[in-house]
Amino acid sequence: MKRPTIADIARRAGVSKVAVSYALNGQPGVSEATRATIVAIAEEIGWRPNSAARALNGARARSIGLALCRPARILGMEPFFMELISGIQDELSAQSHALMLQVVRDHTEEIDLYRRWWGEGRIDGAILVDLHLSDPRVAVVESLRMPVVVIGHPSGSGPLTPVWSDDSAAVRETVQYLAALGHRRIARIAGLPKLVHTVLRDRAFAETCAELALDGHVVVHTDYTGEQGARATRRLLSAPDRPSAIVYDNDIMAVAGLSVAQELRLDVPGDLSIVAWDDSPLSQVVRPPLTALSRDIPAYGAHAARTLMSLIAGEHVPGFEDAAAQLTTRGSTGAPASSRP
Amino acid sequence: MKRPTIADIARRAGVSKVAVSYALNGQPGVSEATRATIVAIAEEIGWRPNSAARALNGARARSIGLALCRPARILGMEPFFMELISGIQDELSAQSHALMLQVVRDHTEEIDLYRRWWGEGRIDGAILVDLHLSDPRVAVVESLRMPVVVIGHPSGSGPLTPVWSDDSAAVRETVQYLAALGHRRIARIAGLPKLVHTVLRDRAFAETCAELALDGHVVVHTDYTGEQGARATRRLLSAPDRPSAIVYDNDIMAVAGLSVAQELRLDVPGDLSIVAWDDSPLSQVVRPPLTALSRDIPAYGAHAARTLMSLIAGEHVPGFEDAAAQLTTRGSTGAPASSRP
DNA sequence: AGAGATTGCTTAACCGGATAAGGGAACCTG
DNA sequence: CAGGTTCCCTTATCCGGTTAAGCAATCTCT
Repeated sequence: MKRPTIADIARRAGVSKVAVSYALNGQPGVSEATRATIVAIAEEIGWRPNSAARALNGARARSIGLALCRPARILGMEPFFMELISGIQDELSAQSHALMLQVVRDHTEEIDLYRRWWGEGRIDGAILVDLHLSDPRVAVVESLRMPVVVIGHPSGSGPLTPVWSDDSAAVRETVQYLAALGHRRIARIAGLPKLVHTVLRDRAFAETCAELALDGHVVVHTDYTGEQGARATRRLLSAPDRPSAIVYDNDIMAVAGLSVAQELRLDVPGDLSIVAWDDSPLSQVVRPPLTALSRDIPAYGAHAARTLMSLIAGEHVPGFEDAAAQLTTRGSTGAPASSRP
Repeated sequence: MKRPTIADIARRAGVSKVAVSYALNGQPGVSEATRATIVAIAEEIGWRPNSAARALNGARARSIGLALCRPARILGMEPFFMELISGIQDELSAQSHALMLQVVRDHTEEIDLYRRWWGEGRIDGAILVDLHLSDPRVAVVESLRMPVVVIGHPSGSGPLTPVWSDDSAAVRETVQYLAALGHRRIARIAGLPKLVHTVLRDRAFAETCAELALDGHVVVHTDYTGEQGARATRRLLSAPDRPSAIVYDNDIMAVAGLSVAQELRLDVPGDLSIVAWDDSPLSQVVRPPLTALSRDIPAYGAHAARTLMSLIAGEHVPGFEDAAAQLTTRGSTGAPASSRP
């Protein structure tokens, strides 16, 4: 009881394998009558093209690769990745491509993975995330001549095709908004300092604070966990010149920070305003709900996937700039108590 | 500049393709000297076996499938799935298998997907999650004769191999703990009522409440979002005979519930005790930190993957019962104020 | 030393499709 | 009615590996 092949269909239809191949692929070379017979038999016996056999004829693998390089517990807490994956797949499945996903420990392992996947013909291309400064992956995938889309700013993607959103603009908007509310001391609790987008956000933050002549612009780097977010918040709020607003690089740290503030009997937003990066349901269920930088992450993923499909199809694509994150104001931000009448 | 094949190696080594195949697969039939030469050449030119060609010879696809059937926003908020995936992959990559992941809209689409993946020889097996009552997927994958592991209780997995943990025991432990603290009115804010594990938890909840002769055991079903969790909590707490403890089916709803309680100026745990199902960093960053039912979810996934690998290898595996969730008590639970001296 | 076994390689065939080239019959054209 | 097209289907070959079977040369045993 093996799975049926075109040879089985050919036998039953009394024609050659080739006629079947033509018929099932909509190629000319068979009469409509024969084609109908063949298609009917194929459906009846439940034939599916063997993807391996197709791939062997130089066809594409019809799947793309994605490697995630963060520990399980952190990945779990980051709605970003699941939403991104979901968006990628919306686009992929529309073009009946599959996604090969792997969680890796480090870049060495990730690079090995790409070599293997590409070398074995398992994937037609890949999406790179979490770009680092002078990222070793860029040169390697470039040398593999594998179609790749980098989710991240062009400044770090080298010769690879980037899909990005303007984080600097979002940072600027946020700081300007807080300054307009009357905040003079704004801190930023950031993610991993090695990531390109962290650096870009840091820079935009420092620049905007300088432009507006704010009093200080402390930046603390963390690993994105609520724990480190809480610790950093505690330290900032215990200092003599504590900030009146903190911008967090993700929502889990923002929620942790909110808890710390409440623990210290600080009023949010009276004593402390809080802004979260990347809006998620989480931001809305806490009290007060968090002002957040919202993006349509599934759409972001879909754009990356679409760009990759174009690359795979051989088109030349310069890259794609997605919409910048929008500041969604909620209860966690307001004028600082000190500036009130 | 195509990728090198064993024919290229054969040419350079001055032997036949077959000798190369034997040499590279550790098969007998070539001298050690020849083998060394061939291996050296293979490494030099960076040869990788073409997975399609291998698969065509009846070999396995060396990948397994996983379909997730929840909207992007909910998936993103559920640390469960990312941790599960991460655990599955730890086991898979140890056996150099890949994971094909797809987010689907409904069971029909999921079933189509399995037919396609299996029919095309893309996967060697699959892991089924979120089992429903009288789930149509069970019969279909059974008829496909595809190796499948179901993550869920044996009562719903039919003839398929289950990997599960004893949710009933966890519910019982929780209710007994709350009753011991003095709670008489305990409510449960549950997930989707169609899911098998929801039904099992509901039943265990009702039974334990009855055994302990508690006053009421309200159960509200939701879609796992913080929104619905908040709304359900608000309704429960506004009722005349409001519960003194609520057990939530996930942590995002528990956090939402906590916020609602604080909004209503209720003291947690004095006026309301809160228990979350599935511990995540989130439970620990809010104030008070949430008492939660903790499981090692990556390990759960790894067990499922290992069981599936055994099935694929043709072994007969009865199933695997993982450890039940452990109650981790934190600040969100305590004796109800009414029962205090 | 001759029969038999072992070693080390070969050729041939196969997996399930795609594709190039070929060929017979019908049909059209001048 | 020869010659050219078109239609519809065939045979042959290929993709990159695996596997079975064959066959010299060498080794082993009596």
